[in-house]
Amino acid sequence: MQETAEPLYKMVAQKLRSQIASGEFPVGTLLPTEERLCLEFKVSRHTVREALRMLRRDGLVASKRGSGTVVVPSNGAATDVHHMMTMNDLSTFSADTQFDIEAIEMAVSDEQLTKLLGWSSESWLRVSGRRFRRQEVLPLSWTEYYIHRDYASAGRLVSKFAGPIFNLIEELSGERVSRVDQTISAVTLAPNLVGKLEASEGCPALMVRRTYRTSSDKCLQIVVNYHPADRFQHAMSMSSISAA
Amino acid sequence: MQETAEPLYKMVAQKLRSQIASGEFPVGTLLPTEERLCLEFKVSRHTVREALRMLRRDGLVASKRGSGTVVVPSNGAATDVHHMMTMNDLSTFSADTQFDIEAIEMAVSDEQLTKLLGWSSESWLRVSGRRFRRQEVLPLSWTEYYIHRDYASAGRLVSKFAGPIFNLIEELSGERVSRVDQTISAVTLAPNLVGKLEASEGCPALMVRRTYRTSSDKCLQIVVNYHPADRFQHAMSMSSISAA
DNA sequence: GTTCATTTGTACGTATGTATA
DNA sequence: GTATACATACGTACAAATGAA
Repeated sequence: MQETAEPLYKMVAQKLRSQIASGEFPVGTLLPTEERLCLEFKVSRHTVREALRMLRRDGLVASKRGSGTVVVPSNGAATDVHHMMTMNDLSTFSADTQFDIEAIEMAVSDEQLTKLLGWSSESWLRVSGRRFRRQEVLPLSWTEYYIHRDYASAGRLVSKFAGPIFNLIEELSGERVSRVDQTISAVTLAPNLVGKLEASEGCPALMVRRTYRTSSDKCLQIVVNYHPADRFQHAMSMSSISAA
Repeated sequence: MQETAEPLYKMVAQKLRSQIASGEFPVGTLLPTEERLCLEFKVSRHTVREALRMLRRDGLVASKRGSGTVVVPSNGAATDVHHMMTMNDLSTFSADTQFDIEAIEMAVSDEQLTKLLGWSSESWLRVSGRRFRRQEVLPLSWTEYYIHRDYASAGRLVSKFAGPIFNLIEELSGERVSRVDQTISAVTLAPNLVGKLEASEGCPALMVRRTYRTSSDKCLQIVVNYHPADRFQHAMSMSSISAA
């Protein structure tokens, strides 16, 4: 059950990501060839290609046979792409990031809160803080968890738990989350978050709100994320599954 | 310029696809193991895995270390998870709204366009305009369709067609869209759009970009939407209908 | 226009790690 | 604990597209 090291190809991908972000590989230029990367990272070509595959999926680079792999201009310079298709992806996302708690408190249900949560309820345990992608300096988001009072005990364990909090709640309560509803909207980053996120004033941001419900429609948890625009982008795929 | 034979792994993927469709591998059952598939198709494991990777990306199967590769339900109940959104949802969106064309023109692939589309390609037919929710005054979005030159004829018919344009392209070309990739990011509304959308200056906006691909990965169309923050929000649900 | 070196794509083989049953 | 099955990772070779000589 121990934390094993990340796979090699992910480490290579992460290194390349940061090199691209830092401008070491400027937009429009070619990455080193695969063979060159093999030498630099001392890994096989298979591993390099697996890493490049990730970068391609995230829209950071584009490869072309015969010519090379070019660093693609990302719209809005979003360096982090959140691929979301299934609830499992929520877990992998949590696993890839780190949550630094800034406050844990009971939130009384005032007007503003009701408006935010779209949910008129007694009281919630609010766990708020910043989420970081591993080894990156700038926070990915300001995140507020609102945990239903019946499961507030889970909130106290958050810091000791890797993975999504709703899994923790499931384990403690025995209830299962059967539906997650998500809304995404654009907002101007609130002034009090500008500093915490090291963003610029008036910066646009993605607000992602998710509610977690049991099959009996009880709302266990609501999560609100504020992502500065240049650091995050939400991606998903839809397929029409006809084999014909 | 002749059509060369498709790569082995794509042929394997196609074969598996049709076997799944025909019910030879019913939903919920396990596919043969990778080793078994190697023997049956007489290819290396590398090739089998590449094929399975395609099927996974298309949402046809899900693999799990130690247990196997299961055929996932295309639509309804899932043993684990399922897609929260189907491509039909895109249609209902189009049906509920109205598109006022402002310009139709060929767009040469300059730097800015490449940046926007993340896709370096010859030339696209751009159909741009405003989208309104029925009987509402303020536009819902500024929308730009980029239609691959091979299907540019569809663009001329846009005004006469109700429903999503990719359906029109499908009808005219006979090709089927099998995958739609969507990214959502926050931006500041571009100055030249402020007026068109009757929005306020510096207004945050949701940028929603979708690419439409055939099963052979050809990109038919790219759509970019700019939604002023206060007029649009993206919503979706995920449900896990797992027994136990 | 042709040739040629470069670079990614495809495909093979093999071995070991790790989660699952 | 053992066997199974996918994940990761090493190696090699050739094909196909590109771009420059």
